[in-house]
Amino acid sequence: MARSPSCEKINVKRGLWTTEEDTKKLAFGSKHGSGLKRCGRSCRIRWTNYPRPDLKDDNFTTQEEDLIIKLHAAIGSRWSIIAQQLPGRTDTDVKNYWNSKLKKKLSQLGIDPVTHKPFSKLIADYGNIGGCQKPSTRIASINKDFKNAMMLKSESHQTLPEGFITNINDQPKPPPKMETTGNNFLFNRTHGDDLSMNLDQFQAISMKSGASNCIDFENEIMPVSMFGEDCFSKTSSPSTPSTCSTTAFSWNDFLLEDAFTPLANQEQDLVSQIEDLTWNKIEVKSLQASGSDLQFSSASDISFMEAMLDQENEMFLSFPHLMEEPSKLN
DNA sequence: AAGATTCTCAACCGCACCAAG
DNA sequence: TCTTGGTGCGGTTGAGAATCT
Repeated sequence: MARSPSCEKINVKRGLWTTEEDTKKLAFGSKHGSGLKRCGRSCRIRWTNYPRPDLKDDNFTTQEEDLIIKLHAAIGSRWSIIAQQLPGRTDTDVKNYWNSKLKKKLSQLGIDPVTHKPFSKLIADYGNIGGCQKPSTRIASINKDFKNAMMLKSESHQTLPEGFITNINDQPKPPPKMETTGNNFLFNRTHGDDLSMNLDQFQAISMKSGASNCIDFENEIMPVSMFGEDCFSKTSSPSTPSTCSTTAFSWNDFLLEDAFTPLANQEQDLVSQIEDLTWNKIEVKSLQASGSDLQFSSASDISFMEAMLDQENEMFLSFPHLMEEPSKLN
């Protein structure tokens, strides 16, 4: 795939734009970047963002914070889409604010900013996925954040939330009624307080973002279309669609009870590579299963064993030396 | 006061996608 | 169908400012 020419490494200036530079840019336009010691892309980005009198210059409000968190929980780090829901904010603004403030804020509350779940729940979940664990770095990271959160808790005497929190400015909330993970569309619902958007908005954003149009209902992933409008209204009490339990793909079906057994270092490295392949393949399968054009029936329709066999074949193609005797690996 | 650390902003990188030739 | 150039986007990184010790 063709790539745009990289920025000039020589004489490219970083740092804030000066009034003089902006004047030059405005005078010459993006076509005539010469005279400015700036990368071409830099000029373009600056050109598209300046002047923007509609852009806000003040701090993010608590309402904006809440919306960012909710949308991030729903569609992930699709900053441009999130920024569209926040008048006067650019995707860069939102991204920076998330990385510098909100991630820390959530971590301090004991919430994993990636999955929007409590660290304690994540650790418990990882412990249950015996053969399908992500590389240990992720677990270590969660453990570390969890410990930090506990330290902060003991220092400040704060109460860690019991369940998923969508509004970090609110008091701790009861356990979740809806939540999802990974690339599926996340949607959380707590008693009497959920995303401040209706079904149309929810679906519009999900389709626009490319996220699969699914909801995880207490670990049961299902299409949004299965839910009625009352599931999305702000004031309604939590509702449990009667069809939920009959047509769901559940990760619980794939959870193992075996404890993970540590291996020697070299074996562990190999296992890590295999696990990476395994995990990636399972994620692909999950995405395929949660695609909006794919009919859901039951977990049995998605053969986990088939997926495992497929990936095993792929793994041996990628790592032919695994077919050799174990002694040769040393 | 000065050095170290943290925070904030936005430029940059790399990738994917698309349209035109 | 392939190549090329342009654009959009998310993640990373660096520079300067602010704060801390």
